[in-house]
Amino acid sequence: MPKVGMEPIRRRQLIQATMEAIDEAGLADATVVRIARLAGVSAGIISHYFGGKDGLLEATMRQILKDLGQAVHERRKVLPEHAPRDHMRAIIDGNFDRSQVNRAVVKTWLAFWASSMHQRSLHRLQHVNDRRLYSNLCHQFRQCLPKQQAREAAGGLAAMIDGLWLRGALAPEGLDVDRACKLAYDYLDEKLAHSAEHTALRNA
Amino acid sequence: MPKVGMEPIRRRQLIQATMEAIDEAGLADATVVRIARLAGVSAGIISHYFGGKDGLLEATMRQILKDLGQAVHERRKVLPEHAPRDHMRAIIDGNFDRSQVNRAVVKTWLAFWASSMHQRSLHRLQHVNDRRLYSNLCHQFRQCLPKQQAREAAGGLAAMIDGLWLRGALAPEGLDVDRACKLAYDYLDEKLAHSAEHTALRNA
DNA sequence: TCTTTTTTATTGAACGTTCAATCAACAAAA
DNA sequence: TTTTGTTGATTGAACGTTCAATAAAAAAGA
Repeated sequence: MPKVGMEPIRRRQLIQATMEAIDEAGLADATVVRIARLAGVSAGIISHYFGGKDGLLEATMRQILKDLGQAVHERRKVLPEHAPRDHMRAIIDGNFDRSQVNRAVVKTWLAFWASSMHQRSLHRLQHVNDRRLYSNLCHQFRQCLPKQQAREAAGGLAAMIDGLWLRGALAPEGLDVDRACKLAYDYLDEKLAHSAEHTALRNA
Repeated sequence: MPKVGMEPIRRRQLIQATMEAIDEAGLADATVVRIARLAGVSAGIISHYFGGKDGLLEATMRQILKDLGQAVHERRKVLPEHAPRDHMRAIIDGNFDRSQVNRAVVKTWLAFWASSMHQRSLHRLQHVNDRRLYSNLCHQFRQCLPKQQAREAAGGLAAMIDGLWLRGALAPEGLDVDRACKLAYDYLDEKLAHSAEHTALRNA
């Protein structure tokens, strides 16, 4: 059924199939044949559209990061500019949306975390994402707390988010999003409670 | 140089070499030849002592878990029985000692986390460890807080510990142990501060 | 409208590489 | 001489990549 304009369709299919394959069998056993079968195409097509398996894996990680960024952005763009608490709650919510907190995405994240330790291209992507989470939080906390305290709070909340997410990924019963959000909100409010003498920008 | 009683020596060498290989090249490229070379022995010896590569990997994870358990135990055994804050600080310290927070151990942990998603034997080991951290924290918080609050606090502190550790593992500059401990201590103290009306067992 | 040609999309068998596991052969110690 | 420990070449399975072959769609020509 060859038609023109298949490239974006195939790319989406293959990226989706990559996550499914990693969910099914893990990154180590996500072979090109397996991924292609899940996408309903031939193995050769992967090299055609992504230049090889590595290209597909990198594109998959990019997609996940893009989805995460969008999930956060969607929630933040409706907020007023000066509302640090709301913005940080939006960041928390966005991280636990993660464009569906489904098993496949969660497992793929974890696999890429491990891989990024030994693949420069993946590490860059992953590091940019880490820094962005921290910087965004830091900037928001900075509106309520002095610099040093803001840095600490941002580091703590970033760790809390990733930790909740990691433990959710590893738990057989999966991630309890409501519980995770609640724990992160609580940490956030604890930190903001100490901003009494600083500025009083907390809303609702 | 064949001598009797080589088994425990070789096992230690090979487990150590496995972590070094994972540090150097990642789990995917930690081949038996590479591991054997690092240990200064032949590849065949792995099957001889561990029944195969999988056996060696499982033994390596067991070793890491054992070291972690010991690091915590060492710090707790000198404490009085009823001192929840001290015990939890000991648990935090133990988790960030992790028998040397060296790069090799950190990378191996992360690799096993990812693998445990698809290998039943590794998942069991990993799950037992996660539950133990949570249960220990829960038991300690229970001495200062009502059941539901204790569960939440334990879940939050466990996530904080793992999150700090994960972000430390991924950061190019490595894990800043003092900073991590401080953030975990702060979280602990925040949670204990709410135990005013409950029991007053906080020490120093 | 009906060919013919060109372009785009795809397949899957073949190839070369890499890996873990095996095992016959060997060496030092008992 | 027997036992224990070790080697490393060999084996077969599995992998990613390549590419000649093919088929459908689009474009060009009649």
